Amino acid sequence: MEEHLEKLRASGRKVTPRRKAIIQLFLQEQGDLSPQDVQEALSGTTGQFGLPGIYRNLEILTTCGILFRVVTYGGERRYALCKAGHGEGHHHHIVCIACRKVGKVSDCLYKDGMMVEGFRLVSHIVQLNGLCESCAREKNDLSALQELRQQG
Amino acid sequence: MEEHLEKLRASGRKVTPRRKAIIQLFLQEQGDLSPQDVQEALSGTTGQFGLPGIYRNLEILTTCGILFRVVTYGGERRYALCKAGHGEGHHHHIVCIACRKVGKVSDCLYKDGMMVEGFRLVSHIVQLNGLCESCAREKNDLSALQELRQQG
DNA sequence: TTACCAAATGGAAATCATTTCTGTTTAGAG
DNA sequence: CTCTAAACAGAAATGATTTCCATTTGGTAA
Ligand SMILES: [Mn+2]
Ligand SMILES: [Mn+2]
Ligand SMILES: [Zn+2]
Ligand SMILES: [Zn+2]
Repeated sequence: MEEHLEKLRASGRKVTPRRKAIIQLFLQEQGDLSPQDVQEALSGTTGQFGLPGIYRNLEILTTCGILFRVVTYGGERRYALCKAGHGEGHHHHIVCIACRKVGKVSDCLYKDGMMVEGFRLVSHIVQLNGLCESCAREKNDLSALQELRQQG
Repeated sequence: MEEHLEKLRASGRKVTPRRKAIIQLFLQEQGDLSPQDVQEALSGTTGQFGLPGIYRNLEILTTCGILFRVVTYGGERRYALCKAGHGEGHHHHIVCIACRKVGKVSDCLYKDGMMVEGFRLVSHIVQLNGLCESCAREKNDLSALQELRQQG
């Protein structure tokens, strides 16, 4: 937590109860959350919590590198914690489509500034979706079970 | 064009004047377009053209592999033509942030089904943004010019 | 400790992209 | 040519996100 607050201070932002509550929430959750998820999870905990403030803060925390915005084709807004263990280097993320757990992906072909197919790369988005170990195992167990049943 | 219409037929969709007009538009344009862009470009050309129909058709044409949806952090909706030359193989796209020209990116570390960081990959998004050759040159010329001016 | 002010806040309201609905038209098969 | 599912336009609903504004507050400096 302290480490994340430091990022806030480093970027000239105030440390407020709201922001601490949001970071705390993401530290508890293992996965990504929508602004609505955040509101529901926090309602009651620290009095009311307006959605506009949540949108604002999620974006600010992302700017500070505390959160990252998960990329989806539909553009649905979801954020997750860029964990302390992820370090400072360039990396991307993989999200489990079942339990929403987040993993760090270090391998990347791209570095902004390099040439790609005749273009000078300015920015790049890489977002992976998959099944984490435990969810993959669950899914396998389930399909094995169904197979057994079908055989009678 | 005929090649694109074939994709429509192959997926059991009807070939309508609207769809032809949309494909025609993307063939003329070199870049990506928002639903609004499409409506503006097509208004007048073929009578009225309702936005709901445009949303529907852009999505359908994407399903058929004629268009692809450009990925943005903000989730803004933009589509571009997956050119005939791009072939059938797995590929991604790079878009020029200045002129919106689209290039094909064949190199990709990922193949759905493979293991990545302990996750089984289910899907992946790769979207590059850059400057195409001509726009990069323009930008360089401009900055060179400004440099000269500053030196007096 | 206190005073101060830019930053942060909540809530109401506005915005605006997207979807839903409905009645009409049409592409394409038979 | 006839018929039907698919496609269509337009009006209206929806709902996520933003804007606005009056109030509060964190952090700095006296
Ligand atoms: Mn990270
Ligand atoms: Mn393509
Ligand atoms: Zn990268
Ligand atoms: Zn790929």
